[in-house]
Amino acid sequence: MRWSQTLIPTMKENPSDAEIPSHRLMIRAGLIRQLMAGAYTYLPLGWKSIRKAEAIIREEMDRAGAVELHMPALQPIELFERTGRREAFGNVLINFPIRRGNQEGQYALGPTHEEVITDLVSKLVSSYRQLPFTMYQIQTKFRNEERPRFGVLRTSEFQMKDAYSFSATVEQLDTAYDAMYDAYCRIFARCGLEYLPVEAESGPIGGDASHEFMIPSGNGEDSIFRCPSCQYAANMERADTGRAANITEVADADMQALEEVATPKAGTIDQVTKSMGCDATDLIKTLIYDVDGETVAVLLRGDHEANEGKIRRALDANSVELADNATIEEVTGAPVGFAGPKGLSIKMIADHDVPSVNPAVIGANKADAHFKNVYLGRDYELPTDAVGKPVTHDLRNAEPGDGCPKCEGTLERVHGIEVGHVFKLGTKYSESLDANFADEKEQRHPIIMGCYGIGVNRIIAGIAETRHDDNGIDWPLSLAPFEVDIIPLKVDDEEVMQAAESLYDSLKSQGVDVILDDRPARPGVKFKDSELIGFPLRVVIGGRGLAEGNMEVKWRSDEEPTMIPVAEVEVRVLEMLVDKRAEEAGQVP
RNA sequence: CGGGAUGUAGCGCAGCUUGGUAGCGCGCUUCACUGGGGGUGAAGAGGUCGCAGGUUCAAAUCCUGUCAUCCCGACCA
Repeated sequence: MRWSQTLIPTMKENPSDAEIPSHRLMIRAGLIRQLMAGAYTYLPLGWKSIRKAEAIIREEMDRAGAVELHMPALQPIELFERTGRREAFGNVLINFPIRRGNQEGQYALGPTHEEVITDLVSKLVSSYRQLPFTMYQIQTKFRNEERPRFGVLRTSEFQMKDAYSFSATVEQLDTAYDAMYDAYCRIFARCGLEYLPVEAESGPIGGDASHEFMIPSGNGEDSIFRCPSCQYAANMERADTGRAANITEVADADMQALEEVATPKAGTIDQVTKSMGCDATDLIKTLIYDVDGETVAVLLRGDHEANEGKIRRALDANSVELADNATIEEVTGAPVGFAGPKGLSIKMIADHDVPSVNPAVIGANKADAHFKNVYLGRDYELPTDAVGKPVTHDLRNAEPGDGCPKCEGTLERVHGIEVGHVFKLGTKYSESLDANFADEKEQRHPIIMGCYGIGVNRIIAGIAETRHDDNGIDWPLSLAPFEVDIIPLKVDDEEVMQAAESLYDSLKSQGVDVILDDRPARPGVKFKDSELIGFPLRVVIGGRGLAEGNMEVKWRSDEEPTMIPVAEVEVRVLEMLVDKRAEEAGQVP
């Protein structure tokens, strides 16, 4: 490509709306432009990189045995009603009526394609002999994000590779899952990303059923907990905090008298600690939940955050949500904010750390009052096991400093950008959409599914976010919009231009992805743009070099260029690219 | 949806407090010089100051409403 024939609107200054590096750099390098909140045009350079990422994804999907298909983005709303996801997605699902003749139907733009593909498979598969298989597609997905942000990291329209596996047995599912997991590792490695597979919410299958692929980055939206001493890494919803009750024993003789303290209008942890001059860690907070219709009190240390997924698992429940105010007032006899375990008659479960708050400050189940010097056993009870120890659960979000569940280490928190997710779905969709198969005994079963997604745009944004310096983006060769940037320093110098054209033609004919900066601009402008966009290999051709019979070749990461005799440049560039590709391939597991 | 901020030329910004001919830098056009790290000089083009209403002789500036974008939070199958 000749620079003069494409559109590369680079910018010297930072756009005022862009804050994080990936957003700033992608705009400044002329990769993207914004249309509106959460919607970006990919300009020629940005789209080239997207296409390169897609090509890598396709190669690895094919290699892992998945087959590509293409489904409509426009989908009948009825499918989402059958799986219950019209309600689950809520406002995120973009849907609208369309009139055709005198018929009006409601349609959705696919936020993902479980419904469509399961419906398809339900019509085409009837026997275990047709299973297993995995299919994938790459297409635009639509989600009405309540708050698009971080430039291209969170948009309402994005390229997604979504794959779905269909199996007759759990073993087949495990095989498909492992194949996708391995493919993802290869994909992200080939894309030059530092990635971290983390355990994620496991859903109905349980166990090791879901992993998110994260790019560790300070600007990532997700919190990841990982252990520096072992391989354990999990997202915040999933990370285990401990396995046993943490009990502070207090002898009866040392217990201080229970005391009721007036705490007017102090209904939050913050207000109570201020009002009573204590720490959040001295409090036990009592959250009233509606769990499958039953009202349950959940006890946590004051500074901890409830994790509804863990509560759901601990109680083996389907739905967990905070009770409404009326229920709370009825159960506790006090307005919201003054609940406490003393004298509470509903079912109670406590986090592992609750018995360590001894004595504790708790709500008095009475407006504007709390108790202090509250002791487990004396003032309130928890369920106990056979030997009388309190039974507690892991009910809260992990925090930095929590013990690693796998070893003796301590968890640390890092932020990450989620670029991929692999998930053992089980039979949720096959059951609701009647995708069944007959086994060898003519027994009908729902097909066991897995789903596997990659956010293609996030791969590109992840590169810009994590691989850049003061001058611009540092692309891996595999994704760079062009591999080689040829810079003739003076385009009206015939000798220079002829040498540049000749090298350009021969590299192009050898399959090198090369751009010729044929703009009549000053050298400084071309150098700056080259580094801002981040072309990996740069060849500079100037009168001075040519007079000595040389061209100058430099990797973006090199400090100094290498002078290479004109006659050898083509061969050397080809060699350098081969070596670099091999080097990058060496990172792939 | 709650909180905060910003809308003036393609981009970055000043002007607004105290109403009175719309400005600066970059970029763009033409010419000359220059020619290895975002050049110099000269001459130009380009803006109904987000939009609507109001106050006023007069509004970028004051008032009301509205829209858009960004940030924090809530939400995120």
